[in-house]
Amino acid sequence: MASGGRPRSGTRERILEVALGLFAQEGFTGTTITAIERQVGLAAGTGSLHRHFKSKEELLHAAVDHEIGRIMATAEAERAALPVLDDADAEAAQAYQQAMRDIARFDRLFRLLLTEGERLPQLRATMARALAPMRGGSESWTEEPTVVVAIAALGGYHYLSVMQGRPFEGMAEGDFISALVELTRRARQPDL
Amino acid sequence: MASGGRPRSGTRERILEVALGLFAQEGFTGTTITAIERQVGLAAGTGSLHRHFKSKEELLHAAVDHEIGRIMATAEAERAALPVLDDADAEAAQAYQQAMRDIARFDRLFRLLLTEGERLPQLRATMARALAPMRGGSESWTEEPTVVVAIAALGGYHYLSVMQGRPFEGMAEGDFISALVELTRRARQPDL
DNA sequence: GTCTATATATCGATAGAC
DNA sequence: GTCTATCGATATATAGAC
Repeated sequence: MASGGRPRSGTRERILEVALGLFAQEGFTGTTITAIERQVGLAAGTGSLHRHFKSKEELLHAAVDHEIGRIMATAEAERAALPVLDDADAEAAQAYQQAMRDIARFDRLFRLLLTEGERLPQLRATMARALAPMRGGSESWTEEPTVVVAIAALGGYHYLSVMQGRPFEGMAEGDFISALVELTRRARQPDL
Repeated sequence: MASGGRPRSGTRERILEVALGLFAQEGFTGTTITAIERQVGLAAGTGSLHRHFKSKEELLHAAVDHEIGRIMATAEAERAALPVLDDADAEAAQAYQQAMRDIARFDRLFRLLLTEGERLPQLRATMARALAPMRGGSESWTEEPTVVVAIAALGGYHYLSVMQGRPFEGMAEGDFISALVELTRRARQPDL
């Protein structure tokens, strides 16, 4: 599905990467094709970009698809490389760290979703599907409400840190995860 | 500071309210003055709005200031009206609900911050100051890491719900708060 | 305080030379 | 595959009539 015989240049992928960054930061309307061309290295103000994408709208969807593919690939690879730990707390801390990385990876898409949600109706569902592996195997929250709360805490730490422009309440990520491990210990070991 | 003798009409305030809603939803650049005029009830496409604000940029800052004032006022009033409960769990649930309302109230400003952060350098600090009362009286997270985790969880529930377009993981807000109360019970009662 | 008309700038997109 | 030139649409903002 990737290369069906299109001439090589790399420009197309650079456009996709630059465009998503600008779309997430400045919004769709706030991003000018001129700015994308300039940052990619093409002559600014000319229609050079239109040789690769028919319209700005088509570029948006292509950039989103590209980002989703990039996220899924790296997340999957990272997850496969995780060691198996025998200590329960260490295992939980590792899982929380991995979930935090997953959430951070969705940052640009989440920003896009906030302002361009109507323009990207499928993005919501796709993101939910991609985030599913973060949960264990439970199908409903009623099985493990603690897992839901823990993921929410990690997401909140991330977004509130963005909001404050520094680690949330000055609490380093490692300290936050440690506190979360501590707080969920009993719920993770229902027998104690 | 409010009215220094400006002629009454109410139009100015309606503009501020409409503008902030559009800025948060469509972004600053994505919002046209024409759209604001139309939604306010002025003739669209004319410069009628410029009788109230010199420029779009000035309108943005005025709308943000107006929203902050509105949030602080309602939050303060709500907080003062809270009953004093003797049950510890009920007290915690009430505090969590109030914090959730505060977070939701900041939704529009948070969205603006994500896309227009550079344009609004003071907004970050102002929001942090306004959110301070959410915490109890503790000055550093080291005193009560559980409080920080709880607030993060509430924030995460809110933003992840926005992201999924429905209650996060299908878990109703009441159920989420109950789970959080349950999870933080021991930490809130260090003596047990 | 609102509307008409308009100035000025910029954006998205197309056609064609190289 | 990139650049030049340009069209058409739209945006912010101003000046003046009512």
